Amino acid sequence: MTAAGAKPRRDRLSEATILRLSLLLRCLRVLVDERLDTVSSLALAQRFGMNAAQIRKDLAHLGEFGVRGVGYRVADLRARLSSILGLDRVRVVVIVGAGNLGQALADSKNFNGESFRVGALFDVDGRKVGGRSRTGIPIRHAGTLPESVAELGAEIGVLAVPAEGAEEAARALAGAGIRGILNFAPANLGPVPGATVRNVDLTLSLETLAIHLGAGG
Amino acid sequence: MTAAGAKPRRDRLSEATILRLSLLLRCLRVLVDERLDTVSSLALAQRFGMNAAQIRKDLAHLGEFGVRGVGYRVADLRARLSSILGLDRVRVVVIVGAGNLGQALADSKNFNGESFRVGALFDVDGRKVGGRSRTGIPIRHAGTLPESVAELGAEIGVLAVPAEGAEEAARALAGAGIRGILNFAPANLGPVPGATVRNVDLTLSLETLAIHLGAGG
DNA sequence: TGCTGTGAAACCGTTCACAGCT
DNA sequence: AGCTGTGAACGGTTTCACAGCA
Repeated sequence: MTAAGAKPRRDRLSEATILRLSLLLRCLRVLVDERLDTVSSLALAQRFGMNAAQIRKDLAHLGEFGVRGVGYRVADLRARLSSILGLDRVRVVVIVGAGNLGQALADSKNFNGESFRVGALFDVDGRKVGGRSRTGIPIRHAGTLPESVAELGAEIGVLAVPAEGAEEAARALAGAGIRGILNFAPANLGPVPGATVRNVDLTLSLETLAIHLGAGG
Repeated sequence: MTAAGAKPRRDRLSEATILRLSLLLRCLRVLVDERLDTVSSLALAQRFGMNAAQIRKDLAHLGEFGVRGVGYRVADLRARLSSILGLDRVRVVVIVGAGNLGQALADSKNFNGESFRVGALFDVDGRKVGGRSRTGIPIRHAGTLPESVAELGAEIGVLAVPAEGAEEAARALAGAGIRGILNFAPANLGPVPGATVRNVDLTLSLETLAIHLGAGG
């Protein structure tokens, strides 16, 4: 099953394409909720502010999904896309850093939706360890990462620690078997062996936004 | 002074360039702290995992900053870049949504550093209004946005509300005079008249990260 | 007819390579 | 000699335009 039997490979997708496909999936969920049966690339584009040709090109990377002269079957496309992108099941997330941000993320709907569930928080502060977040996510000691990750079946790690501790925490996550890391610390962590790192740099986001506003008042 | 007298225009910068320049500024701050006097594009590139030619190209958009045969004067470049990018002063930020995430952001170092300061939180929940965050940021009623923004001199707004309320809150911010919005709600807000919107979509970040991991286990 | 899927064209950003200062 | 600033080459992504199928 792992061989080259199936046609479309999920690699080779550019970062931009992945982002748009993920966004497309969100739009499809809306349309499914509306009980819409079929939709054309043009209709999708107009409604959600996208580009019709680009939608078709993006989908073309993964196979053929549409019906010429008709469009796409909403429910079918949604299901197939979810499956191909690996978003049709729940992945367990662990969060390192049980500060305000870490706990807020742990309790947030964003991190506990259709595809994700927060399994535990981790910290080195003994006063926090053993406690729980507002919604009941347990806070464990960071030293227990290896066992906890295995026990929970966690696949994704979130870094919500100060910049100074980010590098070390990232390596701890990778060492515990985590292969995808979402980093909220404003630190340029070098490549982490064995893991993909995605940075969500709040300071940087604010700065680039400010730059757009211009130097004036 | 606002006319075309000066040479470099701060427009025309691509998103990618703005991001790298902002990152470069962060690196320069580190070097300033280290009392380093001059640095070459190559040295910068090697130390921080960038590309030397790209650093030069990025800077070229804004003018000439270096000394041939020598490199860049660290302190000078930092000061001039800060000034051109408009990051040499403190901007006041307001946060709409005083839930866990909003309060965590309000108290975070990321939002209260060299260039930014959180002026107030806003919510429609009467039980929260009148209170303060852990570090003392006051929570006001969302209805007071226009006066508050003017009073605080706020320039940037942060959306930390549920997806359903995002569109309305964005328009309220724009209506109150805010021209830059950082949106944390997982919603595709259409263009907001008068304001630039930058999305920090946590759900999307998680999903794209998961996609990278592959559909398998 | 209407819409998908797709080669070709246009566009943009990155990388290369070197001329020009110091 | 050394490093910046930059025109030119390169590669990738987006957009266009249409052939092909329901």
